[in-house]
Amino acid sequence: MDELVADRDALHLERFLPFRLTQLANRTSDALFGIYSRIHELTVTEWRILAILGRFPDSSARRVAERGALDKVAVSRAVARMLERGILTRDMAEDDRRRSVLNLSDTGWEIYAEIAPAALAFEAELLGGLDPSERKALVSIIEKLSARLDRFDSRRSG
Amino acid sequence: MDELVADRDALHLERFLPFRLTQLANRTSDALFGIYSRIHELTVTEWRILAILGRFPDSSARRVAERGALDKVAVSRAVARMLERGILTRDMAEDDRRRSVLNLSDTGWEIYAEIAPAALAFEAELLGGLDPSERKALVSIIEKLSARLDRFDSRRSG
DNA sequence: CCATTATAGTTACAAATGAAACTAATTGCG
DNA sequence: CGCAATTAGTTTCATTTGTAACTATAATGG
Repeated sequence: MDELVADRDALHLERFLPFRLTQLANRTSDALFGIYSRIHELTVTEWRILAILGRFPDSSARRVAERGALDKVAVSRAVARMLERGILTRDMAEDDRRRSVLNLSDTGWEIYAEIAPAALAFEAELLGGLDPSERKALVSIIEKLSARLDRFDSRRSG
Repeated sequence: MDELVADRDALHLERFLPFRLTQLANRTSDALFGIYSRIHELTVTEWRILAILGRFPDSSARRVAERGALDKVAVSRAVARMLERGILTRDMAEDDRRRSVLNLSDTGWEIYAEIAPAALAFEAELLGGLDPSERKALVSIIEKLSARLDRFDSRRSG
């Protein structure tokens, strides 16, 4: 072992929360990506768009971007690919002809029907190692950390 | 509100653990990045290399990549930039002339001395919203989820 | 030993990404 | 109304990133 000190206050990347969170999130995303990319060749952005439109039909691209924490350019490009592949349909809103009205096509719904349960099963499997109190704690902790980040961000910008 | 159902078993991206983890990790990373990029113009990769070499001097590029969960190409490129900027020094190992021996230069140590405490302060601030039992739970939960992912990965590849 | 194979790190090329400029439609206000 | 400012979405171009090929050195084993 070439670890030099056991000082709890030193910067130890392995134990450093931002690093651990990034690692955990990346590994989780990769595992999930393995599930939905294998069969249907979706990117992460495409998967999110699918998930959002499965739950919120008639969303505009902007709304999809907001809900999926996606960049509008990324959404634009992914939507274009998905339209080509026949996964989505697009109309323009009657009351505002700039705004798109996106929906899953029949093919899109088929893919959704296959992938959504697989994604939920993966989540359940991941959570399978936690007991109910830990699951509650996890959600609560995530929310508290997010709230801290809200404060942090608004201090920076406001 | 255009949420259609309140069905707990439906795929709801906002509540879906992989999505939440990614969001939390991204926001945390961005906030941290704001701290160390503002003054010293470091990328995420460069910051990790700095942190690793601050704790483990004389590491090879390979070792840095392993410890930082970084791609070896990314490390190669970041090290090149950091050498140019005079943040790092590089020697070749006596016993294996392929292997590099990386260290922080005096300038590198100065940057480290400034950034490491700021990073730890940020972590402390983030954790400031959690009580001690929640902090313990968080670490424990992260480790349990990681262990689940180990199982998942080995099932896929093995 | 010599020939194969493996490892450390770099380079080259293609694909993905991001920022800014752009088009088209809508809103707000004098 | 009519003109500036805003918004939705797309496109362009430069940068970043990822994969694969490459160079140089070291380890293996016949």
